[in-house]
Amino acid sequence: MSVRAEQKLRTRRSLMDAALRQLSADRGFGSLSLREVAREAGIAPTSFYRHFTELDELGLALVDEAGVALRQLMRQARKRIEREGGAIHTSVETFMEYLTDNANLFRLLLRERTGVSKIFRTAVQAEIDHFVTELAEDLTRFGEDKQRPLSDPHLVAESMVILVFNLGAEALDAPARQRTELKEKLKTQLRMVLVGAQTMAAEQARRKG
Amino acid sequence: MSVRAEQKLRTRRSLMDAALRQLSADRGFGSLSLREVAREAGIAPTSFYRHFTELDELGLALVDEAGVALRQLMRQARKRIEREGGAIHTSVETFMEYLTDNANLFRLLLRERTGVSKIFRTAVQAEIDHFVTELAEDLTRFGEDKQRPLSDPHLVAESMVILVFNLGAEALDAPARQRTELKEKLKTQLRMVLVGAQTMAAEQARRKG
DNA sequence: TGTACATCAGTGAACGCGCGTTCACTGATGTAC
DNA sequence: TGTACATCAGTGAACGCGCGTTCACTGATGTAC
Repeated sequence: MSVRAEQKLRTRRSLMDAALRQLSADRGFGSLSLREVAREAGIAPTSFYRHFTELDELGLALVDEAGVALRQLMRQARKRIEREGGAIHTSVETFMEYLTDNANLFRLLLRERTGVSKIFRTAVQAEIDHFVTELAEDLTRFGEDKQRPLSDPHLVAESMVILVFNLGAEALDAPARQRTELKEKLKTQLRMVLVGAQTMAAEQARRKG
Repeated sequence: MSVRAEQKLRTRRSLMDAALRQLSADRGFGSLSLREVAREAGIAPTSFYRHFTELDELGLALVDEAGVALRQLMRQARKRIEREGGAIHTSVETFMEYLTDNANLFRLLLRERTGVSKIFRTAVQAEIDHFVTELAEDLTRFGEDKQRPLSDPHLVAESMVILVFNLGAEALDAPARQRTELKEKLKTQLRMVLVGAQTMAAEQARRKG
Protein backbone atom coordinates (compact mmCIF):
# COMPACT_ATOMS: atom_id res chain seq x y z
CA MET A 1 0.00 0.00 0.00
CA SER A 2 1.24 3.47 -0.86
CA VAL A 3 2.43 5.90 1.80
CA ARG A 4 -0.50 8.13 1.03
CA ALA A 5 -3.10 5.36 1.45
CA GLU A 6 -1.50 4.25 4.71
CA GLN A 7 -1.63 7.77 6.08
CA LYS A 8 -5.27 8.06 5.04
CA LEU A 9 -6.14 4.86 6.87
CA ARG A 10 -4.33 6.09 9.96
CA THR A 11 -6.34 9.33 9.96
CA ARG A 12 -9.57 7.39 9.47
CA ARG A 13 -8.63 5.22 12.40
CA SER A 14 -7.91 8.21 14.60
CA LEU A 15 -11.30 9.70 13.74
CA MET A 16 -13.01 6.49 14.82
CA ASP A 17 -10.90 6.29 17.96
CA ALA A 18 -11.70 9.91 18.77
CA ALA A 19 -15.43 9.23 18.49
CA LEU A 20 -15.10 6.08 20.58
CA ARG A 21 -13.21 7.97 23.28
CA GLN A 22 -16.11 10.39 23.64
CA LEU A 23 -18.72 7.67 23.98
CA SER A 24 -18.59 7.55 27.74
CA ALA A 25 -21.49 6.93 30.07
CA ASP A 26 -22.76 10.44 29.55
CA ARG A 27 -22.29 10.90 25.83
CA GLY A 28 -24.34 9.08 23.23
CA PHE A 29 -23.34 9.02 19.62
CA GLY A 30 -26.21 11.36 18.86
CA SER A 31 -24.68 14.08 21.00
CA LEU A 32 -21.34 14.07 19.19
CA SER A 33 -20.63 16.77 16.64
CA LEU A 34 -18.49 16.47 13.57
CA ARG A 35 -16.34 19.39 14.67
CA GLU A 36 -15.82 17.87 18.08
CA VAL A 37 -14.71 14.52 16.71
CA ALA A 38 -12.35 16.22 14.24
CA ARG A 39 -10.92 18.38 17.04
CA GLU A 40 -10.36 15.32 19.24
CA ALA A 41 -8.69 13.54 16.33
CA GLY A 42 -6.45 16.54 15.73
CA ILE A 43 -7.56 17.41 12.21
CA ALA A 44 -9.51 20.28 10.64
CA PRO A 45 -13.31 19.87 10.55
CA THR A 46 -13.26 20.04 6.79
CA SER A 47 -10.84 17.10 6.54
CA PHE A 48 -13.50 14.88 8.02
CA TYR A 49 -15.19 14.77 4.61
CA ARG A 50 -12.15 13.08 3.08
CA HIS A 51 -13.09 9.99 5.11
CA PHE A 52 -16.84 9.94 5.69
CA THR A 53 -19.72 11.71 3.99
CA GLU A 54 -21.35 12.40 7.36
CA LEU A 55 -20.98 11.58 11.03
CA ASP A 56 -23.48 8.72 10.87
CA GLU A 57 -21.28 6.91 8.37
CA LEU A 58 -18.53 6.86 10.97
CA GLY A 59 -21.05 5.58 13.50
CA LEU A 60 -22.06 2.69 11.28
CA ALA A 61 -18.39 1.80 10.82
CA LEU A 62 -18.16 1.58 14.62
CA VAL A 63 -21.27 -0.61 14.83
CA ASP A 64 -19.59 -2.85 12.30
CA GLU A 65 -16.49 -3.11 14.46
CA ALA A 66 -18.62 -3.93 17.47
CA GLY A 67 -20.20 -6.74 15.47
CA VAL A 68 -16.79 -8.14 14.55
CA ALA A 69 -15.74 -8.08 18.20
CA LEU A 70 -18.98 -9.82 19.14
CA ARG A 71 -18.32 -12.66 16.73
CA GLN A 72 -14.75 -12.93 17.96
CA LEU A 73 -16.13 -13.24 21.47
CA MET A 74 -18.41 -16.09 20.45
CA ARG A 75 -15.61 -18.03 18.81
CA GLN A 76 -13.45 -17.62 21.87
CA ALA A 77 -16.24 -18.69 24.19
CA ARG A 78 -16.86 -21.81 22.10
CA LYS A 79 -13.21 -22.80 22.25
CA ARG A 80 -13.08 -22.34 26.01
CA ILE A 81 -16.27 -24.34 26.48
CA GLU A 82 -14.81 -27.23 24.47
CA ARG A 83 -11.73 -27.21 26.70
CA GLU A 84 -13.22 -26.37 30.10
CA GLY A 85 -16.97 -27.11 29.81
CA GLY A 86 -19.42 -25.09 31.92
CA ALA A 87 -21.22 -23.47 29.01
CA ILE A 88 -23.07 -20.79 30.95
CA HIS A 89 -20.26 -19.99 33.34
CA THR A 90 -17.67 -19.76 30.58
CA SER A 91 -19.90 -17.73 28.27
CA VAL A 92 -20.67 -15.19 30.96
CA GLU A 93 -17.02 -14.88 31.97
CA THR A 94 -15.94 -14.41 28.37
CA PHE A 95 -18.65 -11.89 27.80
CA MET A 96 -17.68 -9.81 30.81
CA GLU A 97 -14.04 -9.78 29.73
CA TYR A 98 -15.07 -8.53 26.33
CA LEU A 99 -17.30 -5.95 27.93
CA THR A 100 -14.49 -4.58 30.06
CA ASP A 101 -12.05 -4.44 27.16
CA ASN A 102 -14.49 -2.79 24.77
CA ALA A 103 -16.60 -0.69 27.09
CA ASN A 104 -17.32 2.14 24.69
CA LEU A 105 -17.88 -0.08 21.69
CA PHE A 106 -20.42 -2.03 23.70
CA ARG A 107 -22.02 1.13 24.97
CA LEU A 108 -22.61 2.17 21.39
CA LEU A 109 -24.33 -1.12 20.65
CA LEU A 110 -26.53 -0.89 23.74
CA ARG A 111 -27.48 2.73 23.20
CA GLU A 112 -28.19 2.62 19.53
CA ARG A 113 -30.25 -0.55 19.80
CA THR A 114 -33.09 1.53 21.22
CA GLY A 115 -31.65 4.78 19.90
CA VAL A 116 -32.92 7.58 17.79
CA SER A 117 -31.72 6.70 14.34
CA LYS A 118 -33.52 4.03 12.35
CA ILE A 119 -30.33 3.24 10.40
CA PHE A 120 -28.48 2.57 13.62
CA ARG A 121 -31.24 0.50 15.16
CA THR A 122 -31.38 -1.64 12.04
CA ALA A 123 -27.60 -2.07 11.91
CA VAL A 124 -27.36 -3.01 15.58
CA GLN A 125 -30.33 -5.33 15.31
CA ALA A 126 -28.63 -7.11 12.42
CA GLU A 127 -25.57 -7.76 14.59
CA ILE A 128 -27.72 -9.01 17.43
CA ASP A 129 -29.79 -11.24 15.15
CA HIS A 130 -26.60 -12.79 13.88
CA PHE A 131 -25.52 -13.41 17.45
CA VAL A 132 -28.90 -14.93 18.32
CA THR A 133 -28.87 -17.28 15.34
CA GLU A 134 -25.41 -18.61 16.16
CA LEU A 135 -26.35 -19.07 19.79
CA ALA A 136 -29.50 -20.96 18.77
CA GLU A 137 -27.35 -23.38 16.78
CA ASP A 138 -25.02 -23.85 19.72
CA LEU A 139 -27.97 -24.51 22.01
CA THR A 140 -29.43 -27.11 19.67
CA ARG A 141 -26.10 -28.91 19.43
CA PHE A 142 -25.68 -28.64 23.18
CA GLY A 143 -29.12 -30.20 23.73
CA GLU A 144 -28.31 -33.10 21.43
CA ASP A 145 -24.97 -33.74 23.11
CA LYS A 146 -26.53 -33.85 26.55
CA GLN A 147 -29.63 -35.74 25.40
CA ARG A 148 -31.72 -32.92 26.84
CA PRO A 149 -33.51 -31.24 23.95
CA LEU A 150 -34.74 -27.67 24.24
CA SER A 151 -38.11 -26.28 23.37
CA ASP A 152 -37.75 -23.59 20.65
CA PRO A 153 -34.00 -22.98 20.70
CA HIS A 154 -34.22 -19.75 18.75
CA LEU A 155 -36.61 -18.21 21.25
CA VAL A 156 -34.38 -19.38 24.08
CA ALA A 157 -31.40 -17.78 22.38
CA GLU A 158 -33.35 -14.53 22.05
CA SER A 159 -34.24 -14.46 25.73
CA MET A 160 -30.66 -15.18 26.66
CA VAL A 161 -29.19 -12.49 24.46
CA ILE A 162 -31.66 -9.94 25.82
CA LEU A 163 -30.73 -10.85 29.39
CA VAL A 164 -27.02 -10.74 28.57
CA PHE A 165 -27.21 -7.36 26.86
CA ASN A 166 -29.34 -5.92 29.59
CA LEU A 167 -26.93 -7.03 32.23
CA GLY A 168 -24.10 -5.66 30.13
CA ALA A 169 -25.71 -2.23 30.31
CA GLU A 170 -26.08 -2.55 34.07
CA ALA A 171 -22.46 -3.64 34.47
CA LEU A 172 -21.17 -0.69 32.45
CA ASP A 173 -22.90 1.69 34.86
CA ALA A 174 -21.88 -0.20 37.99
CA PRO A 175 -18.54 0.05 39.80
CA ALA A 176 -16.06 -2.71 38.95
CA ARG A 177 -16.37 -4.44 42.31
CA GLN A 178 -20.05 -5.20 41.68
CA ARG A 179 -19.27 -7.11 38.51
CA THR A 180 -18.86 -10.47 40.23
CA GLU A 181 -22.26 -10.16 41.82
CA LEU A 182 -23.80 -9.18 38.49
CA LYS A 183 -22.17 -12.12 36.77
CA GLU A 184 -23.70 -14.54 39.26
CA LYS A 185 -27.09 -12.94 38.78
CA LEU A 186 -26.83 -13.34 35.03
CA LYS A 187 -25.76 -16.98 35.31
CA THR A 188 -28.80 -17.78 37.42
CA GLN A 189 -31.08 -15.99 34.98
CA LEU A 190 -29.64 -17.91 32.04
CA ARG A 191 -29.92 -21.20 33.90
CA MET A 192 -33.58 -20.51 34.63
CA VAL A 193 -34.33 -19.96 30.98
CA LEU A 194 -32.39 -23.06 30.01
CA VAL A 195 -34.06 -25.25 32.62
CA GLY A 196 -37.45 -23.85 31.66
CA ALA A 197 -36.90 -24.70 28.01
CA GLN A 198 -35.71 -28.21 28.91
CA THR A 199 -38.67 -28.83 31.20
CA MET A 200 -41.11 -27.61 28.59
CA ALA A 201 -39.52 -29.82 25.94
CA ALA A 202 -39.76 -32.83 28.28
CA GLU A 203 -43.44 -32.10 29.00
CA GLN A 204 -44.18 -31.73 25.31
CA ALA A 205 -42.45 -35.05 24.58
CA ARG A 206 -44.39 -36.79 27.35
CA ARG A 207 -47.70 -35.45 26.06
CA LYS A 208 -46.97 -36.69 22.57
CA GLY A 209 -46.39 -40.23 23.75
CA MET B 1 -58.12 27.38 42.08
CA SER B 2 -57.70 30.83 40.61
CA VAL B 3 -58.18 31.52 36.90
CA ARG B 4 -54.53 32.41 36.64
CA ALA B 5 -53.34 29.16 38.25
CA GLU B 6 -55.63 27.12 36.06
CA GLN B 7 -54.32 28.79 32.93
CA LYS B 8 -50.77 28.18 34.09
CA LEU B 9 -51.46 24.48 34.57
CA ARG B 10 -53.02 24.31 31.12
CA THR B 11 -49.92 25.84 29.55
CA ARG B 12 -47.69 23.47 31.46
CA ARG B 13 -49.79 20.60 30.23
CA SER B 14 -49.55 21.76 26.62
CA LEU B 15 -45.77 21.98 26.92
CA MET B 16 -45.62 18.38 28.10
CA ASP B 17 -48.03 17.27 25.39
CA ALA B 18 -46.01 19.11 22.78
CA ALA B 19 -42.84 17.30 23.88
CA LEU B 20 -44.65 13.98 23.94
CA ARG B 21 -45.97 14.52 20.42
CA GLN B 22 -42.42 14.91 19.12
CA LEU B 23 -41.17 11.73 20.75
CA SER B 24 -41.82 9.52 17.75
CA ALA B 25 -39.73 6.61 16.60
CA ASP B 26 -37.13 8.94 15.17
CA ARG B 27 -36.93 11.56 17.87
CA GLY B 28 -35.44 10.95 21.26
CA PHE B 29 -35.88 13.39 24.11
CA GLY B 30 -32.24 14.36 23.76
CA SER B 31 -32.83 15.68 20.27
CA LEU B 32 -35.63 18.05 21.31
CA SER B 33 -34.88 21.72 21.74
CA LEU B 34 -36.53 24.10 24.12
CA ARG B 35 -37.47 26.42 21.26
CA GLU B 36 -39.02 23.59 19.31
CA VAL B 37 -41.16 22.40 22.20
CA ALA B 38 -42.30 25.96 22.91
CA ARG B 39 -43.12 26.47 19.22
CA GLU B 40 -45.13 23.24 19.12
CA ALA B 41 -46.97 24.30 22.28
CA GLY B 42 -47.73 27.69 20.76
CA ILE B 43 -45.89 29.86 23.25
CA ALA B 44 -42.81 32.06 23.11
CA PRO B 45 -39.50 30.31 23.92
CA THR B 46 -38.98 32.62 26.86
CA SER B 47 -42.30 31.61 28.43
CA PHE B 48 -40.95 28.10 28.86
CA TYR B 49 -39.02 29.32 31.89
CA ARG B 50 -42.24 30.19 33.69
CA HIS B 51 -42.89 26.42 33.96
CA PHE B 52 -39.57 24.57 34.02
CA THR B 53 -36.04 25.68 34.76
CA GLU B 54 -34.72 23.60 31.86
CA LEU B 55 -35.87 21.06 29.30
CA ASP B 56 -34.70 18.11 31.40
CA GLU B 57 -37.10 19.10 34.16
CA LEU B 58 -39.96 18.67 31.73
CA GLY B 59 -38.51 15.30 30.73
CA LEU B 60 -38.43 14.10 34.31
CA ALA B 61 -42.06 15.14 34.71
CA LEU B 62 -42.84 12.92 31.74
CA VAL B 63 -40.92 9.99 33.22
CA ASP B 64 -43.00 10.48 36.31
CA GLU B 65 -46.22 10.28 34.31
CA ALA B 66 -44.98 7.14 32.62
CA GLY B 67 -44.38 5.63 36.04
CA VAL B 68 -47.91 6.48 37.13
CA ALA B 69 -49.32 4.84 34.01
CA LEU B 70 -47.17 1.79 34.66
CA ARG B 71 -48.58 1.37 38.15
CA GLN B 72 -52.10 1.87 36.84
CA LEU B 73 -51.41 -0.89 34.36
CA MET B 74 -50.33 -3.25 37.10
CA ARG B 75 -53.42 -2.63 39.18
CA GLN B 76 -55.63 -3.21 36.18
CA ALA B 77 -53.81 -6.43 35.28
CA ARG B 78 -54.20 -7.73 38.82
CA LYS B 79 -57.93 -7.10 38.80
CA ARG B 80 -58.37 -8.84 35.49
CA ILE B 81 -56.31 -11.81 36.65
CA GLU B 82 -58.51 -12.17 39.74
CA ARG B 83 -61.58 -12.25 37.51
CA GLU B 84 -60.35 -14.15 34.47
CA GLY B 85 -57.21 -15.97 35.61
CA GLY B 86 -54.47 -16.70 33.06
CA ALA B 87 -51.81 -14.59 34.73
CA ILE B 88 -49.32 -14.51 31.89
CA HIS B 89 -51.88 -14.18 29.12
CA THR B 90 -53.77 -11.41 30.89
CA SER B 91 -50.64 -9.50 31.88
CA VAL B 92 -49.30 -9.50 28.36
CA GLU B 93 -52.63 -8.43 26.89
CA THR B 94 -52.95 -5.61 29.39
CA PHE B 95 -49.42 -4.52 28.77
CA MET B 96 -49.88 -4.36 25.02
CA GLU B 97 -53.04 -2.29 25.41
CA TYR B 98 -51.17 0.13 27.61
CA LEU B 99 -48.33 0.21 25.11
CA THR B 100 -50.64 1.09 22.24
CA ASP B 101 -52.42 3.81 24.18
CA ASN B 102 -49.26 5.42 25.51
CA ALA B 103 -46.80 4.76 22.71
CA ASN B 104 -44.73 7.89 23.13
CA LEU B 105 -44.70 7.78 26.90
CA PHE B 106 -43.40 4.23 26.72
CA ARG B 107 -40.86 5.15 24.09
CA LEU B 108 -39.48 7.71 26.48
CA LEU B 109 -39.10 5.09 29.18
CA LEU B 110 -37.41 2.63 26.84
CA ARG B 111 -35.05 5.16 25.32
CA GLU B 112 -33.97 6.89 28.45
CA ARG B 113 -33.37 3.64 30.30
CA THR B 114 -30.16 3.22 28.32
CA GLY B 115 -30.02 6.87 27.35
CA VAL B 116 -27.49 9.59 27.62
CA SER B 117 -28.47 11.39 30.77
CA LYS B 118 -27.62 9.90 34.15
CA ILE B 119 -30.57 11.71 35.77
CA PHE B 120 -32.96 10.12 33.29
CA ARG B 121 -31.45 6.66 33.60
CA THR B 122 -31.76 6.85 37.37
CA ALA B 123 -35.37 8.09 37.23
CA VAL B 124 -36.43 5.42 34.76
CA GLN B 125 -34.59 2.73 36.69
CA ALA B 126 -36.47 3.75 39.83
CA GLU B 127 -39.80 3.27 38.04
CA ILE B 128 -38.69 -0.11 36.74
CA ASP B 129 -37.39 -1.22 40.13
CA HIS B 130 -40.73 -0.37 41.62
CA PHE B 131 -42.42 -2.44 38.94
CA VAL B 132 -40.05 -5.35 39.54
CA THR B 133 -40.61 -5.33 43.29
CA GLU B 134 -44.39 -5.40 42.93
CA LEU B 135 -44.18 -8.17 40.38
CA ALA B 136 -41.93 -10.20 42.68
CA GLU B 137 -44.57 -9.97 45.42
CA ASP B 138 -47.25 -11.06 42.98
CA LEU B 139 -45.13 -13.99 41.90
CA THR B 140 -44.51 -15.12 45.46
CA ARG B 141 -48.23 -14.98 46.26
CA PHE B 142 -48.99 -16.75 43.01
CA GLY B 143 -46.55 -19.55 43.90
CA GLU B 144 -48.12 -19.99 47.33
CA ASP B 145 -51.64 -20.11 45.88
CA LYS B 146 -50.71 -22.75 43.37
CA GLN B 147 -48.46 -24.67 45.77
CA ARG B 148 -45.66 -24.31 43.29
CA PRO B 149 -42.99 -22.14 44.88
CA LEU B 150 -40.51 -20.23 42.75
CA SER B 151 -36.78 -20.03 43.10
CA ASP B 152 -35.69 -16.42 43.72
CA PRO B 153 -38.88 -14.49 42.85
CA HIS B 154 -37.14 -11.15 42.62
CA LEU B 155 -34.70 -12.43 40.02
CA VAL B 156 -37.57 -14.00 38.11
CA ALA B 157 -39.42 -10.70 38.18
CA GLU B 158 -36.33 -8.93 36.85
CA SER B 159 -35.96 -11.34 33.95
CA MET B 160 -39.63 -10.98 33.12
CA VAL B 161 -39.62 -7.20 33.18
CA ILE B 162 -36.57 -7.12 30.95
CA LEU B 163 -38.24 -9.45 28.47
CA VAL B 164 -41.45 -7.44 28.58
CA PHE B 165 -39.74 -4.11 28.06
CA ASN B 166 -37.59 -5.45 25.31
CA LEU B 167 -40.56 -6.82 23.47
CA GLY B 168 -42.34 -3.53 24.01
CA ALA B 169 -39.55 -1.78 22.13
CA GLU B 170 -39.81 -4.29 19.33
CA ALA B 171 -43.60 -3.89 19.15
CA LEU B 172 -43.33 -0.10 18.92
CA ASP B 173 -41.15 -0.43 15.84
CA ALA B 174 -43.22 -3.19 14.26
CA PRO B 175 -46.39 -2.74 12.19
CA ALA B 176 -49.62 -3.27 14.13
CA ARG B 177 -50.45 -6.56 12.42
CA GLN B 178 -47.33 -8.18 13.87
CA ARG B 179 -48.37 -7.45 17.44
CA THR B 180 -50.29 -10.70 17.89
CA GLU B 181 -47.26 -12.70 16.88
CA LEU B 182 -45.05 -10.72 19.23
CA LYS B 183 -47.48 -11.21 22.09
CA GLU B 184 -47.35 -14.99 21.64
CA LYS B 185 -43.58 -14.88 21.56
CA LEU B 186 -43.50 -12.93 24.79
CA LYS B 187 -45.93 -15.29 26.51
CA THR B 188 -43.75 -18.27 25.63
CA GLN B 189 -40.65 -16.48 26.90
CA LEU B 190 -42.33 -15.63 30.19
CA ARG B 191 -43.62 -19.17 30.59
CA MET B 192 -40.11 -20.52 30.08
CA VAL B 193 -38.74 -18.32 32.83
CA LEU B 194 -41.59 -19.26 35.14
CA VAL B 195 -41.27 -22.99 34.49
CA GLY B 196 -37.51 -22.76 34.89
CA ALA B 197 -37.86 -21.08 38.28
CA GLN B 198 -40.45 -23.66 39.41
CA THR B 199 -38.30 -26.57 38.28
CA MET B 200 -35.26 -25.18 40.02
CA ALA B 201 -37.22 -24.63 43.23
CA ALA B 202 -38.49 -28.22 43.07
CA GLU B 203 -34.96 -29.54 42.55
CA GLN B 204 -33.64 -27.48 45.44
CA ALA B 205 -36.43 -28.78 47.69
CA ARG B 206 -35.73 -32.39 46.70
CA ARG B 207 -32.02 -31.96 47.38
CA LYS B 208 -32.70 -30.62 50.84
CA GLY B 209 -34.77 -33.63 51.81
C1' DT C 1 -68.98 47.76 45.19
C1' DG C 2 -65.03 50.65 43.59
C1' DT C 3 -60.28 51.94 43.64
C1' DA C 4 -55.35 51.62 43.87
C1' DC C 5 -51.62 48.72 43.84
C1' DA C 6 -49.12 44.07 43.43
C1' DT C 7 -48.37 39.92 41.12
C1' DC C 8 -46.85 37.28 37.45
C1' DA C 9 -47.67 34.45 32.86
C1' DG C 10 -46.47 35.56 28.58
C1' DT C 11 -43.61 38.58 25.18
C1' DG C 12 -40.11 40.21 21.48
C1' DA C 13 -35.62 41.89 20.73
C1' DA C 14 -31.10 40.86 21.31
C1' DC C 15 -26.81 38.35 22.59
C1' DG C 16 -23.07 35.16 21.72
C1' DC C 17 -22.13 30.31 20.46
C1' DG C 18 -21.08 26.01 18.11
C1' DC C 19 -22.75 23.85 14.44
C1' DG C 20 -22.50 21.62 9.32
C1' DT C 21 -21.03 22.69 5.01
C1' DT C 22 -18.81 25.26 0.77
C1' DC C 23 -14.95 26.85 -1.33
C1' DA C 24 -10.55 27.74 -3.39
C1' DC C 25 -6.04 26.63 -1.76
C1' DT C 26 -1.44 24.08 -0.70
C1' DG C 27 2.02 20.97 -0.92
C1' DA C 28 3.43 16.25 -0.41
C1' DT C 29 2.94 11.90 -2.82
C1' DG C 30 2.22 9.29 -7.02
C1' DT C 31 2.75 8.43 -12.04
C1' DA C 32 4.13 8.58 -16.93
C1' DC C 33 7.72 8.96 -19.90
C1' DT D 1 17.46 8.38 -12.82
C1' DG D 2 15.25 12.97 -13.73
C1' DT D 3 11.45 15.80 -15.12
C1' DA D 4 6.80 17.40 -15.76
C1' DC D 5 2.30 16.82 -14.55
C1' DA D 6 -1.74 14.70 -11.87
C1' DT D 7 -3.73 13.37 -7.69
C1' DC D 8 -5.67 14.19 -3.40
C1' DA D 9 -5.45 14.48 2.03
C1' DG D 10 -5.54 18.20 4.70
C1' DT D 11 -6.51 23.45 5.33
C1' DG D 12 -8.55 28.15 6.93
C1' DA D 13 -11.90 31.54 5.98
C1' DA D 14 -16.49 32.24 5.51
C1' DC D 15 -21.56 31.42 5.36
C1' DG D 16 -26.09 31.06 7.37
C1' DC D 17 -28.70 28.68 11.04
C1' DG D 18 -31.04 27.33 15.30
C1' DC D 19 -29.87 27.24 19.71
C1' DG D 20 -30.31 28.67 25.11
C1' DT D 21 -30.65 32.49 27.80
C1' DT D 22 -31.07 37.65 29.44
C1' DC D 23 -33.73 41.53 29.77
C1' DA D 24 -37.08 45.06 30.31
C1' DC D 25 -41.81 45.11 29.01
C1' DT D 26 -47.15 44.46 29.01
C1' DG D 27 -51.51 43.71 30.51
C1' DA D 28 -54.71 40.60 32.61
C1' DT D 29 -55.67 38.68 37.15
C1' DG D 30 -55.52 38.93 42.15
C1' DT D 31 -55.71 41.45 46.63
C1' DA D 32 -56.32 44.95 50.27
C1' DC D 33 -59.08 48.39 51.94
